[in-house]
Amino acid sequence: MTNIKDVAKAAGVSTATVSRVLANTDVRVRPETRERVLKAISDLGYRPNLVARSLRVQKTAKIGLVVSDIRNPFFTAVSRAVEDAAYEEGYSVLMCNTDENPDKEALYLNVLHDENVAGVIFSPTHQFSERLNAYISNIPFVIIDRAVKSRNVDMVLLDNGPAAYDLTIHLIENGCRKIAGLFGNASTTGQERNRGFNKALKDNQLSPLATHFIPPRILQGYETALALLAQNEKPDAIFTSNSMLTAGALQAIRDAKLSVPEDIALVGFDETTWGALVEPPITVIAQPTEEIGRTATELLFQRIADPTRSPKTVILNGELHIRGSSIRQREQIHAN
Amino acid sequence: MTNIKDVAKAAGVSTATVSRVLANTDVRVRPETRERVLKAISDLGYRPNLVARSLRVQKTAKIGLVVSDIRNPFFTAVSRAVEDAAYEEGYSVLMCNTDENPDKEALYLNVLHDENVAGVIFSPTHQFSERLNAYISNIPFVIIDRAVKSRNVDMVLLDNGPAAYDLTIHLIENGCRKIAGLFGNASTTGQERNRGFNKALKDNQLSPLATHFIPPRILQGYETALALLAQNEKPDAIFTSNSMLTAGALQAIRDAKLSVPEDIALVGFDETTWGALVEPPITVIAQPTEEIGRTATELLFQRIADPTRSPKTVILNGELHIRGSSIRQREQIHAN
DNA sequence: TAATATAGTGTAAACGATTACATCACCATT
DNA sequence: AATGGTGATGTAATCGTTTACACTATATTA
Repeated sequence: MTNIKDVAKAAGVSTATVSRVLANTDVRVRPETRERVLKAISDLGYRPNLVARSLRVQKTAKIGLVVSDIRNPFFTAVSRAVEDAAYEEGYSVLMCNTDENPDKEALYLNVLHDENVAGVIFSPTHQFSERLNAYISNIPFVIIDRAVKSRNVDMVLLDNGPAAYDLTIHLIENGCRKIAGLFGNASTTGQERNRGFNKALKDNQLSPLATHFIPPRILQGYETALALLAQNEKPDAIFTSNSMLTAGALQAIRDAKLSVPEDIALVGFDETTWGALVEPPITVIAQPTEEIGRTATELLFQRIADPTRSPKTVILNGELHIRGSSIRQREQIHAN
Repeated sequence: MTNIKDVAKAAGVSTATVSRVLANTDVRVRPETRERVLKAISDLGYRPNLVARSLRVQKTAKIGLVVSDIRNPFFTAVSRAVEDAAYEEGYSVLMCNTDENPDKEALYLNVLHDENVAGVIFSPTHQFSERLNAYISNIPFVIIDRAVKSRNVDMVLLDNGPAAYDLTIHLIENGCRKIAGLFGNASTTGQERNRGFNKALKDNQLSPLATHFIPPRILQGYETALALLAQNEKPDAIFTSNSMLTAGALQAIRDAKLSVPEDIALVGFDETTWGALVEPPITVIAQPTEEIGRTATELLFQRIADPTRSPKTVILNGELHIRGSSIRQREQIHAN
């Protein structure tokens, strides 16, 4: 591969001059020298070696994106937004899936550190939240989706409590009284949404028919919902805290030959391709995934530029998208 | 940050010895020296700088993954498989979304080259297929999903023609005669699936009611399907070549107040979360995404290990998952 | 005219690892 | 006792950049 020395030789200048032309800053190079260098570069098809540059300047144009599973539609969408925002600034994105496993989280964070990434966008398990401080000092961080205890780090979060509250109130207003909740057990998000859920019920002199904290996977949602529906006292609504659980619950309702929303209402979090396509379409809290990803990336770049700037927490609002899965006719309400 | 010199000093040895301990190969170090070095490493919390190592050994433990859009469920699933397989070998994955844009493809390929990635897994647009040869010489490549002309590169593909053939035959066997096809216009995949589609029709003395090559996006699928359904001669089935188009078509059918499969059957490619959840569930060709990702990654590692080994093309089989969206009762068939 | 500023360029030292080669001590062989 | 082999370690070059500093030639100023 051709390197900067080859270019320097071809242009009859020193490597320093080539580098100065490359840098394209305000350092002055005589226009005619610059021309010669540029010609040599294009003649030789020279492209600077980014690894060498990174070593010298002690930073890379890469950021790490650490999430539990890219296949969760929420993270899919956020990833794409992060990649777009990073791309615009000339940064690349290293993708890391942790499967909610704290050891894998630690391992990836170490690798990213060793790779000298400029920063990390991270959605940690609640277990990891404790250990986080050890890492924050090393690398610029932005936490997304899941709050951590440390006040010492940038975060981009959803208004989980109020959103869950609104979603639950919506169910109550539609006549649901026996509401079961399915919450992810790996994140703080599940806990916060659970609190909003409980508060809404309490404010209406209700209490949850059942509350389950389970792994955020379709299968677990399915099995848990199926068990709920087999009980003597069946719920008249299921509230889910993420789209994997929603999908599982929906499948369970189908398999139990119940109909939505007549027999049972179903609501959840996160807009997905299928949420509007199923019959009836699902009422959800839509998260602004694009904005979350973009904001996180911008915050990260700000922190990279100024590591001492005081940390910010940006809280974005979920949007209640009311659809058929929760709209019960008056007769149905009275029938309860 | 502590570096190898600090460790050497702390252990009272040279950097060479530290490096030898780190390498952990068969190079012999006196056990008691090794102990001293390991102690120094752990005392100082030393972690080797991967950028420096990469520069010296002239290779990195990173691979690039270049796809059109990670939000396409097929690529989401493949990405995850690639990341898993890479992780097992200690490699990281750089994620690149090209939006079917050849310029963005070229740009990313250049960046990956400059980053000195060990290899690239790439799903190119058909436009790019021509330019590819310029890159193949530089970096180990594995092409996925979309065939390229060059016989000089590893590929992991689906048996698109036969799969589309089977899917079409299935429609015909279920009494469909006026079949319209929606195909992605960015990939060779769309073309190959179109050929299988046409052949199946021809073998049954039929011809397509309509054939559209359109951008692989939900909106385009929706609009095109809506137009089809507004025509005088309506199709009795829509065949789609990817899940974005399937979703769009389904929405269009819903909005046209037609019912599946009675008024119109719908089939497509790719298993998705929603495919089995909608009513009726959708008949699809399921691609073995996990196997595609894993095979591609393994092929890539083989090529990295031996750049001269002769290229392989692995063709995996799609699986026809028959569901309600294409099963018409006998009466319906006769009614046609 | 001498002193000084400035623009343009080159020299060489980093960055933090790996590794070819040299060195040294020790032991076995003749 | 001389020779050679071997095991353990150190020295220093190297990977391909960037950049502090030095240098030269020319322009500016007093």
